[in-house]
Amino acid sequence: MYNSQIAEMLSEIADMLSLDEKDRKFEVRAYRKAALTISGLQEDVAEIYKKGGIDAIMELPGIGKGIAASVKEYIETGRMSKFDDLKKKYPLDFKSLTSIQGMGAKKAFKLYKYLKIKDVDDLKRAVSKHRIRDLGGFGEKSEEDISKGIAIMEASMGRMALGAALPEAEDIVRKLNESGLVGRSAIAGSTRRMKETVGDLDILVTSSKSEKVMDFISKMEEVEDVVLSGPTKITVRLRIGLNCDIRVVEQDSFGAALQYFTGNKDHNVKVRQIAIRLGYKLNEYGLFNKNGRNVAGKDEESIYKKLGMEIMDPEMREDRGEVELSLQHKIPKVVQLGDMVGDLHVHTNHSDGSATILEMANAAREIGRKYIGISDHSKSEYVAHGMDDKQFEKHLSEIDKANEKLEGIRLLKSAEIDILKDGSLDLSKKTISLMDYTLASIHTNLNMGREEMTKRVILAMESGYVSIFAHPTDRIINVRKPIDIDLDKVFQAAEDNGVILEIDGYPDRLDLNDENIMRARHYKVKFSIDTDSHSPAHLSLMRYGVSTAKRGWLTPDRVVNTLGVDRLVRLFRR
DNA sequence: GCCGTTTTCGGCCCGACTGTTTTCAGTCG
Repeated sequence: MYNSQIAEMLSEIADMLSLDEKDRKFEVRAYRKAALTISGLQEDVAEIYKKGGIDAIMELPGIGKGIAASVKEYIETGRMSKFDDLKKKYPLDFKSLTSIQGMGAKKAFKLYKYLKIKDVDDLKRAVSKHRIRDLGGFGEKSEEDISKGIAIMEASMGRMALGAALPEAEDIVRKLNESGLVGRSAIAGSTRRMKETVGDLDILVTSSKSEKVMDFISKMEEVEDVVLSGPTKITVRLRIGLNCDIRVVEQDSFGAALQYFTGNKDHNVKVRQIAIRLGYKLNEYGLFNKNGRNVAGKDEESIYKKLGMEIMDPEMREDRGEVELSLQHKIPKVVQLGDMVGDLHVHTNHSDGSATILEMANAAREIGRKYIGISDHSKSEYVAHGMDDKQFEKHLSEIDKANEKLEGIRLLKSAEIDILKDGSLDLSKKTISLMDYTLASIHTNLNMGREEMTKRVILAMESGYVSIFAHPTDRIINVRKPIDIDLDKVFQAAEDNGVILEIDGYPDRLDLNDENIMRARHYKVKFSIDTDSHSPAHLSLMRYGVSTAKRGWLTPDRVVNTLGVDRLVRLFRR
């Protein structure tokens, strides 16, 4: 995979160009945008080049003749002359130096020019010898900030899983609300877009007592340190290892601020360009006409409306074509949490869950589910107390008994069956035929080669005994990489064999993820959004799965567990 | 360097905060 290397080189070129005596800020911006495009690609850029040549590279947004030639050169020769030439003039490690909070290319270069600092190790030495404070433009505080920045960089684990970040953000918002100091409040940023990992938290509030709000925040127990604090904005370092930006805005600007700070950046740039074209100026305070009057700003909807656009859920604001569709009022009506009728992936204490069948059923009914599928593990999952055929028979009859006792919710009989190394299933066909449907998934031999793994899964799908392929890539966010598998072939096999693809909504998994859903959408396949619950509390994690589906633009007609139980069972029989 | 619903030339999103400065450059989102 060339993408990350090439993206890093392009962004270093941008850093180096920004040091030029001549003002080259637009060139710099072009390189940054190109770097972003490449790093965000799903497919290897070398693969794109192999298939479509340099023209295919130039098709990518923000990449034209010049940068495409550099990319081509790197793929073919392993060198990039533009990069090498600049590096001769600026032989320092911009990548690591600029990843220090508050350090950009210009400061890094100044440190190199006067103190010969080339990398983070040099910088550490200079800090400990207090050589930085005497440099023009720097001072004692700058030296301290750099020292702090290095410590934070070394401690930081990068982006945090949404499942850890969102509850923290909600906690902070709740405390702000309870403080009585704020009017409206909202989470913004990538957390609001429900991106699977977030780099920091963004929170917006309205208040007439902004100073008191800042004071309140700086004293919260979640806060480790105040990074910066002004009249309308405070950035704090949270104990959980994330930065959190909190902004105080006027009532009349709340919607504009929410739109602005929800992003993503590319989405915003496009929306603002539309505003300009229509003679407006859009910023975080409102939508302003030629006379400087704020014509929309109280809520997001009025801003999009004034721009002739249809509003879309925050999850869709990633500049993946939604801006263009929005102008045509053709935003797909994506699935909502309220559409979800049942949950088809639920464990009990018959394998590795913590609660009984009845406890899970009652908890599910309480949050409005009309049915859940009990899907405990098969025998190969020793550690998860998986059951063999005989144990399953007994287990299934207990589900029947539970059904008789229950009102207002129906239990479906299922299992999460291991797909074994050779593609066979971990339960007999006889046992499987006693169930309403099955989930099949991979839990062992994760390091198989791509071809073998693809074959393994397709073989299972072709058995005719798999209803749902569960957590298809088996990745765990920030812990385990996805298995190496040809998803296009798998999606095709799912279409051919009527296998449903799962969107496992458990926040550590989110699998399929948004991008893979986007890809799978183009096949004639259905999806199931599940929680993979192992305790009653997990049942409410459905929102993570639904938001992931929204990010993949999925409409409810593609999601089987938006159906009522009778129609669903009929679908499984087919 | 990229790009095209006024443009193949002339634009390119916009504002907050900080430290080190005497009015602003650098960084960030």
